[in-house]
Amino acid sequence: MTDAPQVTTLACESIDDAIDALRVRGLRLSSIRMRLLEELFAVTRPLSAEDLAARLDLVLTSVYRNLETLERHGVLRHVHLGHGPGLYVLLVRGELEYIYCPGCRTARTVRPDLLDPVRTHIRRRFGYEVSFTHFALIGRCPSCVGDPAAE
Amino acid sequence: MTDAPQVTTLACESIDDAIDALRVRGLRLSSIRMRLLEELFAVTRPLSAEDLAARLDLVLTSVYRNLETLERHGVLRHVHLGHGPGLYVLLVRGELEYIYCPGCRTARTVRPDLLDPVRTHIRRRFGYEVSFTHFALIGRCPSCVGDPAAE
DNA sequence: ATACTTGCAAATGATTTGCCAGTGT
DNA sequence: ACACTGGCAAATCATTTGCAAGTAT
Repeated sequence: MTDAPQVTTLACESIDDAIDALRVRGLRLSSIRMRLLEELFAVTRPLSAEDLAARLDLVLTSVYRNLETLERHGVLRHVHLGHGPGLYVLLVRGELEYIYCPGCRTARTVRPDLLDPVRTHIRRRFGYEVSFTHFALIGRCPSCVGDPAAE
Repeated sequence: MTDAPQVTTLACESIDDAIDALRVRGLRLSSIRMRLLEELFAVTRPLSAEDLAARLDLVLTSVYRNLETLERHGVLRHVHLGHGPGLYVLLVRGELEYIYCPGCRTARTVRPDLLDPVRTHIRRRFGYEVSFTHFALIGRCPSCVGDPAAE
């Protein structure tokens, strides 16, 4: 595990892109790695390490280690929606941002450009460059607004 | 521990308000409870359960249990700034929202009204009523924008 | 007295680490 | 061969829970 500098996004469009990316960086194409990538390309929603371990019948430790490697090498990233484990997504679909409703405990994705006005406002006002890719926006969804249950 | 309905904010302005609030709800004014309140009123920034246990030389379990009780009864709440433990704040100063910079790992507070335009935009666009009181806004602060270190 | 509280140990959930055996290149 | 990987046990961090003993009212 060379402490390689974390380079810019790979934005692999397909498994093959991802595989190439790994090869180029001298990472091995182990079977676990491949299966994780296949699963992540097959399933469009973010999955926890535990989800992945269960679906693929893998040892949790190895899943974490591989996810960490893939993340460090810019193939994927993880998001936090409220409490609970981190959820992993391929970077190729990763520019999406999330809004999570603690009422019904579900998240929806948002095209980043739709949040640009928000980002601009906050940048102008506070100088911060915010994003909702790592931590979701948190708020009650239309059908949960006005009910007393809380996160 | 009666499973009392969680009532609206108590917005206690002082320790005495908080104590009254507890008394009214039939909660005991145990010494741990008092000391936690004193500390939280004395320190203006959010503290973790561990911080509080260390500062007051209390058993961590009891701190958690009391914080949970006080939270359930609307005296305080907790915030999450990035990874790491939850941080507890009195509700009286709690309407503040937070922006956390993963670069320098520090947070700043924001008066909620300054974020109203953001909330309005998101409500209009997506129908969600968001807030940054439970999960902070995450973004690079002015001095960390454009450096490669990440969360 | 009685019910709420505490302390202590132990459990949980999420994730990481050490270490040695195994495997991709 | 050699370095990167995998499995397994154990550690870590944040938080919760069970239970018997202690205390506020």
